[in-house]
Amino acid sequence: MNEFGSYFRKRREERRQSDRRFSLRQVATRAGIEPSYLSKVERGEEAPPSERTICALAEDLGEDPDLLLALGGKVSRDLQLAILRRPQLFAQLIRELNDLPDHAVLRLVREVRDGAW
Amino acid sequence: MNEFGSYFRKRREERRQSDRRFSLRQVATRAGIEPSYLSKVERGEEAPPSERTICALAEDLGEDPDLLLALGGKVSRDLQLAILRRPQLFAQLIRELNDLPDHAVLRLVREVRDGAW
DNA sequence: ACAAATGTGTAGTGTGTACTACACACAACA
DNA sequence: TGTTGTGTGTAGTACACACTACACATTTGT
Repeated sequence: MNEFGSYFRKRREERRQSDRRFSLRQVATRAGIEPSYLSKVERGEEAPPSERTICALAEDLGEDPDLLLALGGKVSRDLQLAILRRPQLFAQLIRELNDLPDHAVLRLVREVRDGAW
Repeated sequence: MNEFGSYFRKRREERRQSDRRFSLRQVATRAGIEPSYLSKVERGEEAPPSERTICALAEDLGEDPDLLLALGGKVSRDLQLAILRRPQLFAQLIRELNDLPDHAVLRLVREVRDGAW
């Protein structure tokens, strides 16, 4: 039920194939946490870390923070702040997009990005 | 710096003009919290309550939960879950919409609602 | 063979969140 | 005038979050 740990471990060990610096201990140290803690997190014995720590881990591994945060069940604070600025507007939009299939949302994202607005 | 309390108090006292049942005590009791706690929340001496309690208060007062949650600095869990299902897509969309003015976002919301997708 | 590095087990900690319980003084109301 | 209701002050609590500290056995590198 906690995908964060297993996903992160898998990714870390992949990178480790080609670079010894991606041992659990070294990654933990660079991210500023205790190795024993990361060990428990990777095995799902502990819940996913804080946003701050997840981002540090993501950067070290070269992973997408948004994806890793999502696996940890968290929405990054900056996205939350964007929503909080216009709560009703975003609430309505997100709830409606939730019923649409991926390709529709993707198309929408592209159109917004391409400045059709 | 905490708008939740003052806004809620204002709203509650407005409703109280025409209905004595909207005293602090009665609202608190119906929402399932202690009056002294609501008193502190309204005066900003305590941080805004949990999502659960905010929603109970919103329903009692007939306020929009999303707005009240936003004033409390929170994004409702169901919105978060919608985002977590497609984290990268939503992250990109929200960040881009954040730079656009209200009317542009509003227009987008309307088009999605009207099923142009 | 020996030192260095690795992953993990146990135990404990500080901080924040979200409240409760109870007492008090004051006001309205009947 | 007494009871009922009102807002507020003080004190305290249960629980979860996000870790740390350190020891240990095992594995790896030279």
